[in-house]
Amino acid sequence: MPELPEVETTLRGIEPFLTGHTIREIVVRNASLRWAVPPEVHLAAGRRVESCWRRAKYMLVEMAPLRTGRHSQAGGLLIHLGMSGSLRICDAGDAPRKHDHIDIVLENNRCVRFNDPRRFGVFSWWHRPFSDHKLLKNLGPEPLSADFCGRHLWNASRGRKGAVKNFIMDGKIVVGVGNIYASEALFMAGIHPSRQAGRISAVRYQALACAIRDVLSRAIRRGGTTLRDFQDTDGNPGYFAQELLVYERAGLPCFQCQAPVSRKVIGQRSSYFCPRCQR
DNA sequence: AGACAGACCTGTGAGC
DNA sequence: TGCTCACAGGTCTGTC
Repeated sequence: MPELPEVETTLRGIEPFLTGHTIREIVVRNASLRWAVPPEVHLAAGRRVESCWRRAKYMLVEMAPLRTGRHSQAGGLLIHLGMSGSLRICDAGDAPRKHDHIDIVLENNRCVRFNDPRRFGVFSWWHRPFSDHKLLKNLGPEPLSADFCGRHLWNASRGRKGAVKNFIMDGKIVVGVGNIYASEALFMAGIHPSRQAGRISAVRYQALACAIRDVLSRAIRRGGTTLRDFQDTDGNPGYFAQELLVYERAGLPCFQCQAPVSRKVIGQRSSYFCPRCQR
C-alpha cells in the first residue's frame, strides 16, 4: 500500500503526537510481522520521544537519551508499513480492531496504533548510529535530496541489462520509488519501462530524475495516493489518485496521444505505460 | 555483481 | 452462496 508519499504523510501525522511526549508502554498483541517484533521495543517504555524522521520508507522514532547514559539503549523504534500497514491516532482505551497488532501508548493516554492485515510490515528497534542498521545501511540516496540527480542514475546504470523500471525501484540505487510512482515517472520522462537501464542517455536520466522528484513531491502535497485502502493517521484518504497518468489505466486513452495505455508485468509487478509516447 | 524467482500474508473482486 | 483464481501500494533471500 504505502509508497514514499504515503509514508511521509503518515510520519507528518504521528510526529506532533509523539515528539516531546513520554511513552508509557508498547503493547504487542501480535508479534509475528515480517520479522518477529523484538523485545528491545520495550526499551521505549518510560522514555520521551526526541524526534521522528524518515529514511526511505522506514519511520524512525528516536528516544531521548537515558540519564544513566547507557549507550546500549540509545536509539528508537523502527517502523515500516510494508504492503498493507497503517498507523492511526486513537485513545489508549479504544477497542482494537482486526489486525491492530501494536500500540505505542503515551502517558497522556493517546495512542499510535499499528494495523497491518498482510503483516509484511516491520516494528523493531534501532541502535545508534541508525545508519549501521542492517536494513538501512545499504540504501541509496533520498529522491528529494540534493545528492539525487540524473548523473547519479546514469553512473549507476552503466553495464546494467535489466529493465529501467526495476532499476529505479532498487533501493540501493534510489529509495522510495515504488510501483505506482515508477510507472508515473517513466511516463512523464517518455521512457519505456522495459528499456535496458544501461542503454539510456544521461540527458534522458536527467529528465527521469526530475520526473521522480516531481511526482513524489506532488503526491506528498496531495497526502499520498489512495487506490484501495490507504488512510492517513486521521482516517482520511490521499488525493493523488486523481492525478495518476498511467497507473491502473490499462485500455484507457493516453492523456498525451489518446493511444490506449498498456499493462505489462515487469519484475513480477504490473507496469503501465503508453506504447506510443514511451520509447 | 546483477538478474530473477520465490517467499512472507490477508483481503477483495471476478467468474463459474 | 460458495468455490477458485488473479491480483494488490514492499523488499528480503536464495540461486544461477
